[in-house]
Amino acid sequence: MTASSRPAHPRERRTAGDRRAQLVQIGLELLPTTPVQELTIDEVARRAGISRSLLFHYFATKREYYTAVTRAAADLMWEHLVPAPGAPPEEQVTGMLDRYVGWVETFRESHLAFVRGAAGGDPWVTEVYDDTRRRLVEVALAALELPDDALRRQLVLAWFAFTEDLVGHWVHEPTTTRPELLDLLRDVLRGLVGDRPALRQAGR
Amino acid sequence: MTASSRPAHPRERRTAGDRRAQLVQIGLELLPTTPVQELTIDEVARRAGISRSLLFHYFATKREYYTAVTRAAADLMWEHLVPAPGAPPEEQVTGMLDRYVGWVETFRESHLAFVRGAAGGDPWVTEVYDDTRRRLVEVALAALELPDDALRRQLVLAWFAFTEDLVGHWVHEPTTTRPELLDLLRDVLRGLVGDRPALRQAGR
DNA sequence: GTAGCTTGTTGAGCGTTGCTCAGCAAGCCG
DNA sequence: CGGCTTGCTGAGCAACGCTCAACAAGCTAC
Repeated sequence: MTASSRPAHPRERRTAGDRRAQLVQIGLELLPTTPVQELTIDEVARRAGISRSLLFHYFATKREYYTAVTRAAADLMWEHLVPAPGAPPEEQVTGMLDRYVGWVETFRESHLAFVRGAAGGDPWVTEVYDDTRRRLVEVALAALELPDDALRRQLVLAWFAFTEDLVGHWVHEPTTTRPELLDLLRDVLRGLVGDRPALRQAGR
Repeated sequence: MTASSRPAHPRERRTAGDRRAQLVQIGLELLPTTPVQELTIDEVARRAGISRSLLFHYFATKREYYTAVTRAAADLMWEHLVPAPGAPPEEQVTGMLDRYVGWVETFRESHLAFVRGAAGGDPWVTEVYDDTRRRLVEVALAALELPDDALRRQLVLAWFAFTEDLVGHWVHEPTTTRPELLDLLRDVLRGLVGDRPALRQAGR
């Protein structure tokens, strides 16, 4: 055991919780530049200053790791969007919409990358994001004081896909003012779940 | 060169065109069960009865291969959807919509897998599908006899995202009749690009 | 202090997969 | 027959996900 046999970087020992949090945090930082599933264990371990093996000690498989990262990203967005429970219903929806556009404006590519990655092949990642969307739709329907039957849920989910796509394009090429965009989104939602004849017919 | 040294399967020699087509075809057959990017060279080569090396002779990289497969899938859908040029404008749009829903009904999971894979991380795959969507929007705007300014293109693209999401859910849980679904989709499109105040304001 | 336990941590190594390269072999022309 | 093109292969490398046996840092018990 000579001095030269010791590792150059003295190993930093952390509690399990700290280490896990650090690894997830590194994943979050890498998200904007790399699709979740393409994160390499090597890269993450290198950034954390640990060996590959240790990462597998905390996350049994690579999938388990990047699912955790995805969940963390989804939770960040959720906490940013979800309205204060006390606010008036009208304001809850417009507030969520406003904050959503703000979120996309702030993160731009990284948000798009996140949504894309979430939509991509992997079912585990997809599920995490779908779950977040479902919860957002629930909140929206509750705020609108509408019953959430199957049809309305489908419509609001589809409206959310519409919103994601439109806002995603809008931040790169603003074809209208921000308030007009918000009005348009809200109007479309209103038209869909509010006073649409097809909906009343189908509410059998 | 004894007889035993010769390959068990006498190698089948094809023209470059044939071989390429065969490999793409195998990719198409695997698409429903596997996200494009997760196709393995081994698997494809095995099914084609050739060596891995040969696949790299036709497609320099794996990405080049699955991009070709994606392009082929997108072309199939495009050819199924694109309306006859002679048809009356109104019918062109409703026909496309009808055929789109039919397409999703027919392929269900495999179509969803395709869209998902296309939306997923890989920019090359994304681009192929985005390109198809853009062309569909162009055709739709032309059929509606509307100018295709930037705003309208964004709106129709977003409407297409709406449609994909709604139809995707609808085939799994039909919350309304097929004609009602078609009417709803067409009405939403009309409402978006036709007589919307926000649009007239923004048509500066 | 030291024996022993827990647990954070590592290095060596295995299997798969994307990719390279030198060269074989089948047809064709001179 | 020699030489050319070109479809095709096998050996092998590097990267990556993942396993496993073992080390070592800190704690408690005596």
